[in-house]
Amino acid sequence: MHKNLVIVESPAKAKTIEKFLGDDYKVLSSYGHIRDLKKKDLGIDIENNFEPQYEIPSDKKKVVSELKAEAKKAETVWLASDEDREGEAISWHLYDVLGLKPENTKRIVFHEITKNAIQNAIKNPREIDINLVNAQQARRILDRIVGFELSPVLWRKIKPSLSAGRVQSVAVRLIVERERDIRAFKSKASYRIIALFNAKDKEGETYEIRAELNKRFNTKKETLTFLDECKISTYTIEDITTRPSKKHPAPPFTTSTLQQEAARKLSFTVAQTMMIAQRLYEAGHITYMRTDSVNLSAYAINGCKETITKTMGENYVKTRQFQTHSKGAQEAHEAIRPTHMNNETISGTAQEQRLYDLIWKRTLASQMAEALLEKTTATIDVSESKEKLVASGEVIKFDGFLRVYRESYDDDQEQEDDSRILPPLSVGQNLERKLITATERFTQGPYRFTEASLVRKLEELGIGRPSTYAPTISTIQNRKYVEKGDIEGEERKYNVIELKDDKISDEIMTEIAGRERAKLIPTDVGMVVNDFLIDFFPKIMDLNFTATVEKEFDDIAEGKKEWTETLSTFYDRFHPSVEEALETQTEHRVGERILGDHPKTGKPISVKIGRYGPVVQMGSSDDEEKPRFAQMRKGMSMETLTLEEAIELFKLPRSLGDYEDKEVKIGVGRYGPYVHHNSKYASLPKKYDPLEVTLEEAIEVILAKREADAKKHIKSFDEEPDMQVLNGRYGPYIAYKKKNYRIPKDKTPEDLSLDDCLAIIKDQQENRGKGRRKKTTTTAKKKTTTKKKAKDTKKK
DNA sequence: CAGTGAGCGAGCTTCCGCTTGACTT
Repeated sequence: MHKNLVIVESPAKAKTIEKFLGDDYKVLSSYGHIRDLKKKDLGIDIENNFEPQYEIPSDKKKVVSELKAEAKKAETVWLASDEDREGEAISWHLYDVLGLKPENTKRIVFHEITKNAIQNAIKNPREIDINLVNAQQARRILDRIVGFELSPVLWRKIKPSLSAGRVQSVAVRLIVERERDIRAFKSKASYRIIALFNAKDKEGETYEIRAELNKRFNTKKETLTFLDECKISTYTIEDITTRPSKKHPAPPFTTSTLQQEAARKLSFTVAQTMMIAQRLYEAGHITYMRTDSVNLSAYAINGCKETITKTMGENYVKTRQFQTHSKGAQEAHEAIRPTHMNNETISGTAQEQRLYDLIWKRTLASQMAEALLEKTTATIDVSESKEKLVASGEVIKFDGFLRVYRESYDDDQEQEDDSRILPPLSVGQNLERKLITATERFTQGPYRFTEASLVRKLEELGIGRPSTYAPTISTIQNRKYVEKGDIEGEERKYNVIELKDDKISDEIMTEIAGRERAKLIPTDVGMVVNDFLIDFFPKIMDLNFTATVEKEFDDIAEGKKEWTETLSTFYDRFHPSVEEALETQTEHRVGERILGDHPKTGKPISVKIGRYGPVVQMGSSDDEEKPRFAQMRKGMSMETLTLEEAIELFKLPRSLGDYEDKEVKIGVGRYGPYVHHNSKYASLPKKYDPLEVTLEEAIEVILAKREADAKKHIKSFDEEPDMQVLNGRYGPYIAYKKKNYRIPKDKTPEDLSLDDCLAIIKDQQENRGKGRRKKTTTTAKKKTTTKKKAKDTKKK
């Protein structure tokens, strides 16, 4: 029998550790927390000094009973959860729930999963740090109070099922405020001057040189004056300066930086990155993927050193330990790195391989020498102007870590000029003017957040933890506070003026400005909820709220403060604001905007958040005539909706008159404009304007739909009315009990018997799960690999 | 993927951080 039971948090970790410890030790996993506040109700007895009411969640009952049984059999139980606030609490809950005894329970911690580290930990056990546990309890209870008191206020005041919390509400705030900054941004135009010259070197070889004016002109007049001067100028190299510079490698990955780089380099969502990383971790390829530390173990650094020396030579090695700067970091784990650096590649899916490759290269690069660069700047005199042109170039003298890894930035296009190489030039050399272009450019407003850049911001503010970044982003999207989408951008005209030979040409060009992909955009509900929360709960919504309470939790952990005391102080200030928010009666609903009166009927028109989201209302509920409601169209927003737009919305649905004694109506629904007749709907083709379409045209649409419906029906069976063979947009299919099944290619739909259909259905039901999943991953693979190739070549 | 376009009611919704599967798309 095992003398010792070791409990860790993760089963993958348990497996590895068991190998190091030998037969006397059994290692099991708690799968994270085993106990939490009651699921229903508040789960805290506030009257009784914030006494938490814990329970074991149903999905943890099995783990707990197994752990209990094994603990009973063991002589010594080793609690080896992570050395941070949550880990300490897990140990404490285990101690309590499993009914452990102080004399045969030991608390141990280790930061790296190596035989040495673990044997060392076993030699140096300690006791559970109750202060740290209390800090966790305070954190947990505060979050529950905030979430479970704020959310019901939103249900009452705005809309059911909404939620608010310390982390998610601030995340939404960041997105809402960014959106408003963008809407308020006014871009300024200026002229950017680029000049192309021919220069000859000593051998008489001709090179092209690209130079830029060291300032921009704010007006067209100034620009034209300059170009006129250029026309009659000679160009001489006035000065050349060369200055060396260094580039340093980025630290190894944490959860947040991995999510950012995987988004930029591999186009993964944060959830995808975490899923793939989890698989790599479980397969033993990488260390733990939820970490805030940039620390590498001596083993890892040594592994890097060996690999670099072997493949590139010793001059590429420069080992270093990075410092973790991020706010609130707890550093229970190492950075995310390959378990063994000598595995340059691994087996697995294409996505797994690509993420591994990224981690391997980043880790290796972090222990490599700086890149040495030389930046050359040549100043060009323009004889008839006081302005100077500047040509700059950068040469890599020693590539160092750049040989392996280059970090990406969100605004890559800004860096275009850097890697240009200047030909050999000398002071006093004359240059031959080829082309000077003045392009009207516009200042760029702030960018919307991507999932990854939001994670970066949250981490910067110390809000959320590695294990919650991805779930938080899902939550705010599930609540419909935020949507991920593309911004189409707008056409913009800009002026291009060229000086070639002795002619100045002037041209107006168009471009698409402000196009953005996969960005987080706040919804109307998100904005209304955000404004409401800021109004009534400014402290909770303060970007520094988390950082402030974290300090309190630190004090508790250090034994400087009583945890219930901290909670009590917080609650005494927080709870009255909840009461106040509930009691405040407003004339209008939260977020409601009164747009004005309808010019003909005089009825008031307003927009507000209704039971099912934003809704436009005409007329008031205490009026004799019932108010009418309308949904906003795609692209409209509550904040910017005008009275005119709202009036348009009420022009539909409109009646066109009767056909076959039934009314024909035109409306706009979730899927666009439709014709409604005899309780049937038909989509209105794009060529018709719903406000202009005539009865005759609508009848055509109805008849076309009837014909399609007639063709749709291929076969049905008297003995089984649920079974139908139908013709759909994508060819014939079988419809059975609300589900659809495709017909194998070798079968003729018209000849199918009921038994044939049942057989097809049975076959597809069996294959469904596996078959489909496989199919989606393979297509995803193809897509991502081609993209990767494109990016890689670009980099070289 | 396979066809949509509504809303009475009664009762429910909700937090953050630890961890994985077991479920469908």
